[in-house]
Amino acid sequence: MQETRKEFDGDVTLVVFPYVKASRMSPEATAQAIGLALQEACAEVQGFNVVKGFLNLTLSEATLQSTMDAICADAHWGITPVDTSLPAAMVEYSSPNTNKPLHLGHIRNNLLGYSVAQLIQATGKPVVQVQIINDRGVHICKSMYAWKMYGEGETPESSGLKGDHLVGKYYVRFDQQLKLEAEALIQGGMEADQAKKEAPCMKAVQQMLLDWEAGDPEVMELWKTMNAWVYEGFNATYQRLGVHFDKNYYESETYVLGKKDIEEGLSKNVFYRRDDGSVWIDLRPEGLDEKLVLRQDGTSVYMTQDIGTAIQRFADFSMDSLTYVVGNEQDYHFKVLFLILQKLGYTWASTLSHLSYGMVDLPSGRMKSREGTVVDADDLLDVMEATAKRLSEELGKVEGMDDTQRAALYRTLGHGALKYYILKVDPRKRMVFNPEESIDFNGHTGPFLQYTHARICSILRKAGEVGAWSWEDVRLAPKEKEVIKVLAKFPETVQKAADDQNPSDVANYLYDLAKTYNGFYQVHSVLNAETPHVAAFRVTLSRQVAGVLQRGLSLMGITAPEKM
RNA sequence: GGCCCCGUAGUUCAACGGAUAGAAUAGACGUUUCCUAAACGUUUGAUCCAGGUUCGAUUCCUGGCGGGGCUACCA
Repeated sequence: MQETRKEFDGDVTLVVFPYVKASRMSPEATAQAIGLALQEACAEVQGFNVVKGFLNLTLSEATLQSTMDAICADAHWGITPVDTSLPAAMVEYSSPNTNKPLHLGHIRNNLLGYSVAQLIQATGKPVVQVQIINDRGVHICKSMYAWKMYGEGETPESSGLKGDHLVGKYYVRFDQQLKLEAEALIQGGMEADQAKKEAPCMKAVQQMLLDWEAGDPEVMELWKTMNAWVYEGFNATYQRLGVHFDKNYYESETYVLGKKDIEEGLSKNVFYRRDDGSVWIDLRPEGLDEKLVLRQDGTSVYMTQDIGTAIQRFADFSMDSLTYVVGNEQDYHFKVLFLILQKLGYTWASTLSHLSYGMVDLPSGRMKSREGTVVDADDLLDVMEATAKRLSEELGKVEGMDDTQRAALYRTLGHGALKYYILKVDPRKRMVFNPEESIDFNGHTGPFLQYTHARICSILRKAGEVGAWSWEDVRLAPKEKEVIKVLAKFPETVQKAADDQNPSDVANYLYDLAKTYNGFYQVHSVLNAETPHVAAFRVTLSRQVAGVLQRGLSLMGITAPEKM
């Protein structure tokens, strides 16, 4: 069964080719026979037509009426209230390093993670949103070192820079210094790779990392200060994006986890120890490679931590699934991680999933920090808001609004455009982002959906209290039937999107809904309908569309404005 | 080298193995004494190549070609 395509008559279509063998008749005859039988047996089926092997069924008006009744009877059509007695689903996303600000890649990650969390919640399951913050390691030491050497005590307050941007500035500063020092060594005849390791600034950073691990008070102090700046900056951006986390995990706390699990795995013969003391797992029988899980000096690698952290999380929360929203360059890592946890015997290992999303590329290719082509998250949001401002003013949409309302609208529209632009694409595919011309406010865009919502709100305001109506007063026009049919699909769309962890299903559905509604709006007047009863019905229908748009957009973290 | 993704109008995206491959944008043309024209309508334009499986392939399989990623006792 599938929807009948627009160019044919009917509501649902059955493809009869698969039954031709059994019926021993031609496709047409088979379709005829099934159609007749269905018309006899089902009250819902009013009529049918056959085109080649396709049986197009027409539903009775009563069927559409009861569908509409069901939609109206449910104030949250499509959204299941959360049942807190169920085990939760954990979604991990964002997970930034603390050495530089968030960029466009993080935005895709955040929007996907947040949206998937909302989708799962909309199916009635509690959700725990978490991030793991990579707050330790060489990267942050580089920023710390450069700040110490060249910062002259600069702070977010003294510089007016957002904390994460300030720390990022010194990360870049370090890179410049390293290049300089390495260059000097290369001039002296050293290999490039070697030179980078031997550069004095890099040596200093390595020492700093050791000092950090030893708990050196001065280093710890600097580390805490600079990370605090970064968190302040991150939180500002998160707030702008509308995302939030129920719990933060910090690598500085989790990096010790996992070692004991490795020991345990050794005793179970899941892992083996090489002569040099390092610990490995052999995944060649599974078609993968041998993978290191503990260095010969006993320190952990990423895999070690991830093993330990996963185990910790299932101990921390009552939950029955864990989704990692991480870019597809880590496909191999997660394949290995999940396999290891399975081999360690954790029954929940089968509930782990990796939402592996594609890179966001620029027209020129991948973003490269070396070439300064990284699109900064805060800058991008600024640009979106500015664009919304310019367009709104040009179109004269903000007259009668005060400054606060205007600012709120620009944020709503600018962010809506960006979020929709990113979420309408299948997460698994890589996408191209063109800073100059990508984000539009016309056509298949967030603002288009927001506009449709605002226009309905305007009708609802003017309609005020509407009178009663009943089906005896209303005959459904084709455009109205189409709207009802699209509304009816919302719950299954949400469910499928949640199951597939794919917000683009909802994005594309909402576009279909808005498009269909606008087609109705164009040819039928709501407020000036033929009779007051029909007007009341159309107001009701419009209100349902606005409700689904609002709820659907909120699943993507997009606000539906009442005026624009 | 090995492994994993991806190739659809000029561009950005759609299409449980099903009908004449949909949108948007860009281009051309039209719609406003009428609920918001950020809208609606008409129009030009595409499945990388070669085989195979199937009643039927953009979709599944094989081989090319092209792009990206992973392949560190890095994260």
